[in-house]
Amino acid sequence: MAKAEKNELMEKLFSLCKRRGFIFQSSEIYGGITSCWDYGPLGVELKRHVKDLWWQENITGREDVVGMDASILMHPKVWEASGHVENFHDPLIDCKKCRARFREDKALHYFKCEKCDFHFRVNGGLIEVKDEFRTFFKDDLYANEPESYKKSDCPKCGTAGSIFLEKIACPTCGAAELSPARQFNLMFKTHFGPSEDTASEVYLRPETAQGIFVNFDNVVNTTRLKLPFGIGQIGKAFRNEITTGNFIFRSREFEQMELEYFVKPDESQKWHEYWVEQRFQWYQKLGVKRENLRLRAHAKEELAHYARACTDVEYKFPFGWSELEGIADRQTFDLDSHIKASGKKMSYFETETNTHIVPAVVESSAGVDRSILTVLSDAYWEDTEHDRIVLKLDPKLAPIKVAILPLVNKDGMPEIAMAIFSDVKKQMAAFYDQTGSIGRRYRRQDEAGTPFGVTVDSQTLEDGTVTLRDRDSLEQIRIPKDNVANILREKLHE
RNA sequence: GCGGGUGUAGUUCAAUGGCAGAACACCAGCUUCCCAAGCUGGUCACGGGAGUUCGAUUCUCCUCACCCGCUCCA
Repeated sequence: MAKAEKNELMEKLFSLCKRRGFIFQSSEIYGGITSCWDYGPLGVELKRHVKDLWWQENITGREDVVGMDASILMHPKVWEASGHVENFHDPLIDCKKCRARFREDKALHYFKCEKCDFHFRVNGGLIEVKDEFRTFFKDDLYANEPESYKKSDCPKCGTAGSIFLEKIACPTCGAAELSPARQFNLMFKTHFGPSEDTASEVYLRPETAQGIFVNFDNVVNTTRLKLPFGIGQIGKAFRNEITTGNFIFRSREFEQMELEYFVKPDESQKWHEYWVEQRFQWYQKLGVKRENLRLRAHAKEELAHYARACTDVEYKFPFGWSELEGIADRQTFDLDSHIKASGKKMSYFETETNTHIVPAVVESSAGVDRSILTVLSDAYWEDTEHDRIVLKLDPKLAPIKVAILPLVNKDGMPEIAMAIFSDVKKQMAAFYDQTGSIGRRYRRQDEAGTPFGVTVDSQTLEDGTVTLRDRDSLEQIRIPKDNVANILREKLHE
């Protein structure tokens, strides 16, 4: 697909979302605010269904997982222990020559020994040495940070602490004319209580996961869960991203669905594979087409230092393949950090061996808003044969399940349709519409993703049946008007 | 945050230094027996703020938002 077409599809989705009341820009009457979005009447229903399906699949539908709902504001020490205060920022550098902007550790770092002729370059974590020095670096071609080479011992002449950073240069144009690195902490700060001094600073959580880790002991002590077990949570998180965009794909306020699954440390790899598969299947249960989904395992140098493995679920968005969810084997890093920082035990007592162990954790971290964008993109269909736009949402996700329509506005049809509507709406989201021609009303519902239409016509007056229209196939069948709710309920559970 | 682009009705687009138009959508009525039909009537817009000017939607500046790229991630 050409780039212009991709952009066009995003624009069409954006327009449809606004036109039909799925998603609006936040604070629109004041000119809007960057990357904040409001879910309208149809959008909030869609979002609720996505979250409910996640909760059902991962919490209530399982014996080994419980849910919780932690507060957004937490003790500042949580974020010190988790590493977010120290690490959750991007030092960025601008190239004065070619105007490229990049992360400090992506710059070309030139190192040199101050005693001998040994020198090398670090390029994006990869050490590049001249052939004559190749022998001095054998298995160590990947490094964590260029910083780690400073003041290290020279591998050639052996002088202690003789390696120094000669210069850093732009990875794009190679020029060494760079601006100083600037720090951007990605956590939102606010003040706890009325006084705005430094002591009262707290953060809005940048992820929901920490609310689970700090409650590990509370949950273990109150639920009698046995390893392996999980704790899940859905909630808002906030990140002061440098760059936002692609509609609701990346915003500064967003909602996460996170599951922390605690396992015996030597079993984490097995459970990581298990959850990757589970989560990959889940998106397909939302009706997302298999060919638009893929898994991507992180390469070794991409991994955070504490993670043993991480696999992303990616979706083929109109703007390209992008991450929907990450499933990571975080080992015991999170619990260890909080045990160390808080001085509390937070272990699990294994009765078989009579020992306390700190479990490893496999984390599934999914974005609610990204899931919404995924199901909307995936469902968007221009039916050129019938000249209509259809959201082919899975009926489970559809904001409105059925539209109840009198074929024409006379002969008592509106009254019969209204009576059916009154009955059906007690059991599912239904919509009554008697305005305009029947075709126009069907098309309105097609754009809203409503899977079924029930129409009262003259035959209804004779034999008490109504037509049931299928959104995708346009097929119509006749069903008894007094049994509409039951038949629809069966169809929705198919 | 930096560079580029775009802002006119609910949507998609016109025009204009001097009363801002269309199509579709929406609302009311008529009509209509199955897929955006027709007729009549109606509601609704120059992103915001300064400046130039007798007069600015139009020109200038600032600002805000969206899109693309850098970057990052749920």
